[in-house]
Amino acid sequence: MSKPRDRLRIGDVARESGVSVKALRYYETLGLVSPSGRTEAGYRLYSDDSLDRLRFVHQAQALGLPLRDIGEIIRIREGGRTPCEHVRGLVARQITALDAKVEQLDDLRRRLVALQSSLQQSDNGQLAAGIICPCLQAESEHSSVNGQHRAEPGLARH
Amino acid sequence: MSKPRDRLRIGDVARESGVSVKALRYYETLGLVSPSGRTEAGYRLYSDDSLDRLRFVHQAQALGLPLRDIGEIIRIREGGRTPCEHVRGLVARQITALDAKVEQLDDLRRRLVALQSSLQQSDNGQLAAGIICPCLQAESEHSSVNGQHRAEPGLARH
DNA sequence: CTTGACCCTCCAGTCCACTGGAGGGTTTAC
DNA sequence: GTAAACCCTCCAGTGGACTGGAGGGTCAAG
Repeated sequence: MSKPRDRLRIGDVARESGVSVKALRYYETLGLVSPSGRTEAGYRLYSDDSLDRLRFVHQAQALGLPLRDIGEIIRIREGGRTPCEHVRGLVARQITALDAKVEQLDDLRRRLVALQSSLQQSDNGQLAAGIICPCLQAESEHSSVNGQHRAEPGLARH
Repeated sequence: MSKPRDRLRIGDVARESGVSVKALRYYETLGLVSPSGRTEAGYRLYSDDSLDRLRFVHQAQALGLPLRDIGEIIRIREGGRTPCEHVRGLVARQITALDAKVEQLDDLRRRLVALQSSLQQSDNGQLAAGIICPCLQAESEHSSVNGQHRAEPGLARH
């Protein structure tokens, strides 16, 4: 086995994990990774465990889990239980959420493409007062763009 | 034609457009919709044009355009030009961005589904020290979840 | 003449995952 | 002994589209 180094400083951990020093301190406030101790001067000291932990955080993050949820998993584990059950739930919900998002995006894409092809023809037409863009607004009166899209306009919300 | 009402108050506009009073004032700061005047007491007064304008904003928003871009379109139009050319560019870029996002989400989904099916079997296994979740971490050693996903963990960023 | 609905401005907070900077102290290499 | 590199805490800001609330003024009905 590789000799387990102890007493790593925050900069070492940052370099090795690819997580910034700032982010490491931020993670600490969220209870994701804590230093195993401090020097007399107050410098954080980490062990290799922290690197494992960060790897875990990164994996979970790559699955789209928010830090909040990752923290939850860690807290469960630290309570001595296996978080697998919890993780199953999170993953299932994540997939559902993803499906909804993809559907919305596809929908949006379809409308945009329709709009795009209509933009080819409908050129700078009538500049009637109250009309902002003839192209965009010609659409709304008969076809694709209009309708029940009240919810989730930009989709990137919350 | 329907009699064009004038002197609508912000609450009326809110009710009719479905946009909150707060949001209306916010839109005003962005230069999207301005009242046509004010009462002596300082109350905003809107005309039906504002409702048309809000409808436009909403349509554009439903296409996923940020308020910033919508404002840009409006400003072009108010400069007396047709914003169609500009809109074509925005729409094209929007579609490209959408494609990238959908691809990312699909990718994520694939990994989650793979994880999910493996979660069925791998049950609360070994509780070795340093392991947070056997399920999530068993993955990383041989297959799907690991690797180059540094960029765009949550994908909902910026 | 009071109650309540409405309006005003201005400041702050929300979510998320950070980053930037000020204003210090510490450690290491030369 | 000093300069550079490193560390600390704390506060503020980012983007996007708002929302909430304080602390006021105004208007119509009863």
